[in-house]
Amino acid sequence: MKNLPDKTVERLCQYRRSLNNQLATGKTHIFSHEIANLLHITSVQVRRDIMLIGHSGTLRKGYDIKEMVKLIGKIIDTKEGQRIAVIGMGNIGKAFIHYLYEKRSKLKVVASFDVNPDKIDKTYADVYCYHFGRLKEIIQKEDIKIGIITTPPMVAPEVCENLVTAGIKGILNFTPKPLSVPDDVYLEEYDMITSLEKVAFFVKHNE
Amino acid sequence: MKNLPDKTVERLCQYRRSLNNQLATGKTHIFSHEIANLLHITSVQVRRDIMLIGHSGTLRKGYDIKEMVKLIGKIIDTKEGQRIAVIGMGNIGKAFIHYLYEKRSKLKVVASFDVNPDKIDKTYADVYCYHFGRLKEIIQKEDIKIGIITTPPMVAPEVCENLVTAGIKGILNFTPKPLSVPDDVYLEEYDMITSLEKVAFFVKHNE
DNA sequence: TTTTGCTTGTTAATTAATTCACAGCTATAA
DNA sequence: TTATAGCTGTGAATTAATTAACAAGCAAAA
Ligand SMILES: NC(=O)c1ccc[n+]([C@@H]2O[C@H](COP(=O)([O-])OP(=O)(O)OC[C@H]3O[C@@H](n4cnc5c(N)ncnc54)[C@H](O)[C@@H]3O)[C@@H](O)[C@H]2O)c1
Ligand SMILES: NC(=O)c1ccc[n+]([C@@H]2O[C@H](COP(=O)([O-])OP(=O)(O)OC[C@H]3O[C@@H](n4cnc5c(N)ncnc54)[C@H](O)[C@@H]3O)[C@@H](O)[C@H]2O)c1
Repeated sequence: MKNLPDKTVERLCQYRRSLNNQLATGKTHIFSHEIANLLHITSVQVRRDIMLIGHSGTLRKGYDIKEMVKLIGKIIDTKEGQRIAVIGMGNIGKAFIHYLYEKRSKLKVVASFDVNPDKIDKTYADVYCYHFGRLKEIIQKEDIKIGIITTPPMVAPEVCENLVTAGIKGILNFTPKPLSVPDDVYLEEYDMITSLEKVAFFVKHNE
Repeated sequence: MKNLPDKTVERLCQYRRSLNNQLATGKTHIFSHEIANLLHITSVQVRRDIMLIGHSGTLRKGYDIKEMVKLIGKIIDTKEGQRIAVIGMGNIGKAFIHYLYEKRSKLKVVASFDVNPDKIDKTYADVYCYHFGRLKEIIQKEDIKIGIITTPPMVAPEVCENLVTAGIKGILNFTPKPLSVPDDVYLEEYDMITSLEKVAFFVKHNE
């Protein structure tokens, strides 16, 4: 299960969310083409992904939604849940903490960091904000493995380096500054402005 | 130039940002492998993308940074700049407006919408917030072609439909709810939680 | 029971994206 | 002037991702 393609992992996360929505409506089974319609992809793609994770549906009944959610959880979540830190308690940092707090997923933000005295030593959605200087200490004490960078772009490289030194194994970078990490750290760059520019490009060229 | 691959467009946006950073340091020319290092891709990829947009570098001197920025601008931006609306003035909506305001890019948010009386008729970073009921009227009056949805997920489909009816041609969706649009509307789904779950997956499987 | 129609699971084919490999040019050093 | 090394630009090859095509199975209708 280690070598699922990146793209498949991404879709599995989306399947799970959609499946949870479906569960809430009382459905118990779902066909591949229904999942496909929800996500605007093809049903073959869905079946292939499901094949890759070694799941089977029932012929003419489709897939058991609860089972699939459980299985995807087994693939993506860890048993104990993963512990996360947010660095930079600005707009996006706060938005994220509140969002995850409400969702009560397996992903738990357990610490946040900032340099602004107005933010430090306060609590946001049950998450305590420490001074950035205590990053390493807290990350190791709290056994945090994932960091979300939502600082101003300029300091992102420094923050990143500190995270790596502290033993973080996965980083989600919201700043537009591309970062560098060693091979054993997974880095995902998430650039909102590029997304918007992409939309702008396609709007321009469809005129 | 219409048929650039999606991925290339995405990278062009990133090249431009990195190139602008380089300009700020006083550099005038840059090699393909330097750009590649900045973005953690290969130099062939960079050269191929540049080839696709019909640009040429100078041998042993690299690419003229200013020229490339200008050319990418020509491809991605429109002359007059594109006019954007944000729907849902919560955390993310506000963050976005402030960000674009500071950047002074060609992408201009010219209106925002909400249903909460506390938000309506106020101005955020020079952007006026209208009641959602006036969506169509304002979008047409202001000639807005791009919409950013940052409402709660539940209302996203309704918001989307309204945007399409009002004549929007590109939508950037920040809610985790997958949307449907006609063929002539470009839709980009931007799902932060999926990104985080992906990081979590790879951290789990690298242990 | 037999047929029909629908849906899964999978191999094969196709298409898209990336990388290899190298020819060609040019500034610099010998 | 004549190597030499460094970089660009690109066709060909490779790899990754998606789609087509269809066998196999089952439920419901006839
Ligand atoms: N906050 C995060 O980190 C995060 C992460 C992932 C996804 N999201 C998603 O992004 C979206 C926005 O997040 P947020 O934190 O900014 O939410 P938020 O609750 O702060 O803001 C939502 C805003 O939308 C407004 N609104 C509600 N109904 C509306 C309607 N019909 N028309 C116009 N406006 C309406 C609300 O009044 C509010 O101001 C949500 O869908 C959320 O699920 C957020
Ligand atoms: N707001 C957007 O819509 C948007 C869009 C695209 C990208 N981004 C990027 O996302 C990032 C966050 O955006 P935002 O709007 O939340 O910014 P923000 O300015 O609201 O928040 C940044 C926070 O980081 C803190 N900080 C500064 N230096 C720090 C350090 N060394 N260690 C820890 N914390 C530090 C600041 O005190 C502040 O609280 C920025 O890099 C921004 O460029 C934002």
